[in-house]
Amino acid sequence: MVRRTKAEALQTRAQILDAAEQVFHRKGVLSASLKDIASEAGVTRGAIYWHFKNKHDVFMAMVDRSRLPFDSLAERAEDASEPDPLGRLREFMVYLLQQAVCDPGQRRLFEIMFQKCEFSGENADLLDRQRDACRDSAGRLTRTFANAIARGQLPENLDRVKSVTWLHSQLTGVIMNWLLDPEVLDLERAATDFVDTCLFALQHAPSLRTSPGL
Amino acid sequence: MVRRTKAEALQTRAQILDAAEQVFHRKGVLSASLKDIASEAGVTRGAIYWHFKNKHDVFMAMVDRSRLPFDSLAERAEDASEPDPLGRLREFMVYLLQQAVCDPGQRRLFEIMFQKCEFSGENADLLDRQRDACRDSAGRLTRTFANAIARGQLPENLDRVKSVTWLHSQLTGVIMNWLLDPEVLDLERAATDFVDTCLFALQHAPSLRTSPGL
DNA sequence: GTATATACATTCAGCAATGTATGTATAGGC
DNA sequence: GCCTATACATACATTGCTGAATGTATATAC
Repeated sequence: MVRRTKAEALQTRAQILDAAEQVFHRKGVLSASLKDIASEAGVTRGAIYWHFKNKHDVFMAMVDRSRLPFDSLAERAEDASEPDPLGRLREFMVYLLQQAVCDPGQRRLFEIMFQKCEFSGENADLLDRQRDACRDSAGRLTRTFANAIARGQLPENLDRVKSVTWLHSQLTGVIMNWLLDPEVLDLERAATDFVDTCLFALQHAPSLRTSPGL
Repeated sequence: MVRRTKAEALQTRAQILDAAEQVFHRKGVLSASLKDIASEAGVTRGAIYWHFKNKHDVFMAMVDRSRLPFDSLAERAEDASEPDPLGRLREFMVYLLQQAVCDPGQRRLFEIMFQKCEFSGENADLLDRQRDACRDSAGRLTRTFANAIARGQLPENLDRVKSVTWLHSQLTGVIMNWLLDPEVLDLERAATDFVDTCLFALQHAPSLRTSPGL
């Protein structure tokens, strides 16, 4: 009920973020009140206002906390010395999809961002950050593609912008669609087939080449 | 300021829905207040409460109003007597994507549903309806696929569930991704290539077949 | 050992939105 | 020409949340 040590304070902060994740997921970001989060975390609103500026600040902290373990895998794929960039890319995409299914925290995060969040008002800047993150990963994909082309794993005249956008859309689409209706398909099993279908199209579809006349 | 004729009342109702669409798009569904909508429509909250039960009722009416003109195109594609079901499907998909780009009202609708709406509390049933609509179109796609297979436009051993899900995911993913960052790609031009890439994969990718060993 | 900053809990004022109740003038049936 | 339901506008009471102010007990620096 009173002054805690620094370690305990950090734990309180983490508790608040955990509680926020639960409440945001249950009631939606805007519908959730700080009172909800406080009681879920077993503290009072005072504690939240001590650690954070307001609800938006809590939300941002929650989003920032989830810096995904994807980075390492993605980085290996875009390493120019990697002999099998397409293989790494495949690994990464399959891992991402399966993580969305198997890791409840990851899935909750996706559901919050896709279904429980209004990108307006204060949250509008979150859309900008999403866009930035999207461009980041698009950049990574572009570099990975360049390596794959250099190693003969993808055709020379692949239209980079079109292909990257297409692949990226596919990933987000699959996740979003599965979140909407998880019952119709066992995504964990289908993940590899989905990814392979995409890679197949990248390798062979004429509609993703530049100057399709060639 | 006073009693209107029935026709005028209907127009008032339409004005309210138009205003709601604008305000929802600008501020988000939950952040928008009935006061906002009323002043945008040039009426008072009293008028809104006359025509609708509450904000959720307004939102639902707005969603229902947008029964898309897609149906006719989609229906032709699933007609068993259609000699070129894949062609009709292609037409439909391209039309859908280009409509998202060119028709501002359609685009606004997509942006509201994808970015400006929290599916929680009262809106939770909207998620169910989305899921139903999703299964509807999946059913349509399945029938269209069956016709295409019967006409030799798609391989016999195509895995229906997997393919339908994959194609559907692709569509929503492309729209969602483009809405997030419209600048990176001219979707109106790229639409046909995207669709053709999908159809190519359906026709040739081994990872979408059943018993891939065959 | 004391002082002060820390880590919260508690209390309070204020607003903004909602829903309802009431007012009111006309359209349309008779 | 009257009456009543209609199509709103206006006024009001209630509610729930926020943010800040204040209270308080301890960890920790010195």
